[in-house]
Amino acid sequence: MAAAKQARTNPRQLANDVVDSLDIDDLASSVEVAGPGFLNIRLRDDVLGERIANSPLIEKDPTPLRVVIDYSSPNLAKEMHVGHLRSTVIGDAVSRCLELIGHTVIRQNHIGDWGTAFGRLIAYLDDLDDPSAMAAELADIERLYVHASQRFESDAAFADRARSKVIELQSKEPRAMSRWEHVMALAREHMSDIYARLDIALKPGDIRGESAYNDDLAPLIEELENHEGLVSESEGALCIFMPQFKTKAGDTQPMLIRKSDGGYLYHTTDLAALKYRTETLHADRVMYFTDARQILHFEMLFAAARLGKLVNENTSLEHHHFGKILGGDGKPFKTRAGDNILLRDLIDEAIERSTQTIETKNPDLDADRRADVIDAVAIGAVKYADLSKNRLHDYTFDWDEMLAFDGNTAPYLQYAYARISGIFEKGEVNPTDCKVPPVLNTAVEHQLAVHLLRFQEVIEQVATDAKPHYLCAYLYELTVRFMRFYEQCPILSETGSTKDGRLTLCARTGATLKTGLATLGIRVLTTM
RNA sequence: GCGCCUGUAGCUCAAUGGAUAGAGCAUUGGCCUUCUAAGCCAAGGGUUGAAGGUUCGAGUCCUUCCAGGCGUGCCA
Repeated sequence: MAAAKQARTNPRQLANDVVDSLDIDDLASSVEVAGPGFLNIRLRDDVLGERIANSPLIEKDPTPLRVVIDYSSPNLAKEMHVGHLRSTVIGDAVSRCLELIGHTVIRQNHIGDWGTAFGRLIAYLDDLDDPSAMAAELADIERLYVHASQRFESDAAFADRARSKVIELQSKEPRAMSRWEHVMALAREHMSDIYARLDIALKPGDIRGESAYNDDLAPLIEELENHEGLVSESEGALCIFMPQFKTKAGDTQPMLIRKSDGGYLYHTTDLAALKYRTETLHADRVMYFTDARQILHFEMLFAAARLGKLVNENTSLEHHHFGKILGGDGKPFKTRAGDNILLRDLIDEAIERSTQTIETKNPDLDADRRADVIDAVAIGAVKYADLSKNRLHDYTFDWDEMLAFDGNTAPYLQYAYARISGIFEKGEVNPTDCKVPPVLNTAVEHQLAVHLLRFQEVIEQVATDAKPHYLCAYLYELTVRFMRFYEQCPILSETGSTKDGRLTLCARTGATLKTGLATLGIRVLTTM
């Protein structure tokens, strides 16, 4: 119908012409025109069956790209909280998806490890004479942050010392740097622990924080100033004015790259990072996962980077933003006191709730498998709840919903996988040995087979649009179709090619579920 | 003020300009001597915030309005 629009002809007539000239008897058992001009092609069962048995799950992209993915990137002056969850989980899933189809993914954890907040932490530690008091503060970075912030608000002399610590850091004063290293080691340890618990693929080697670009900022400003008319001074600050960004009065809105006091801003650091990603990492595509409040920042960043020739013309610069996580009241998800919910507390609660559910639903579970099941269900539920929604919208965080075993949830998909595993265990069959094409003589088998073969296109769609919920919707629909098949079609009690073919369907479904969930960063279970 | 985003079933969410706007939860009613009932099947539930417009075709694109959120020069 899109073709008909281009050709300005009647879509139904064009569809009829296509059917008449089509010769695909070797693939399709019937082709017919429906509605305003749809082509309904029914694939031959023998063709479907052959592909289920023998085609690869995923074919790699013939033109692999170097993709830099900037995600998670927490500010480490304080502990990771629920505000970091979406970037971390969504960026991780998209990274795995791009790797799955053969792209070279370079993860960049652009952590906040520099700036005013660290001046406060260091000044606070300096004020503590007692080594044991200092050790106690360092054992809990969140507490250190809260204490330092409170002091900063209430004590003007302290605030001045905190500001001077920032200057000391910038000039690499050894004592301040040593304290900073100390705090960062602690913060990185905390971050790694959260990633491990959430099963996030980010590793220490992926960290390249704001501080990594410190020495690049002054030369970068010089480089930009060499572009005629790009950089100008206004009210003591260095700015880039771009006519497409207007203020209320119709003036051009500036992008500040150096403050009037000589300090740099996140615009500057991000420009330096883009230069690094182009020149050193040789990125074909740069993807950012941050919340929607930064839309304007990235529009300016990309426009300025192009004007300043910091990136290649054909480098794709993409800001993939997302909405907020809301509590049940429609307001941002916070504690009752109004504080950010820490990720370690969120994970603890997920484990607690998962434990309760598993104990009720399956009290007979083997003790040695129990902890593993509880963990996979808890973490899978939290991640899937986020990934299964269109990231552009806000979403409501609901424990009961995400941990339910029915509906579009991780536990439902994990349960399907456990059922499949049960078949192979009971039948004493190795799924990788299943090569007999299924016959597909029932409607549910045909529908399962058709859906199985769409995995590739869904993965490609996620890689293009950076929207993991397409994959979730696909896997959920796959599971629904499998469950129908499972209810209606006996497997192990059958014999011959019917049994073997149905085992092939189970094997392919299991492999698709396992790979699909792994792409989302979620584990499958052989027993639940 | 200006800019961006959002508004779909009682609730939580889908719908990539296409067919009768779909799922789950909740509600009601079925299905376990048979591979995990943590499951499956069925029923009811809609003026897609409002009004115009473009199109063979609009939840989707355009205009205006309503409601909410976010951003809008020295934080990130």
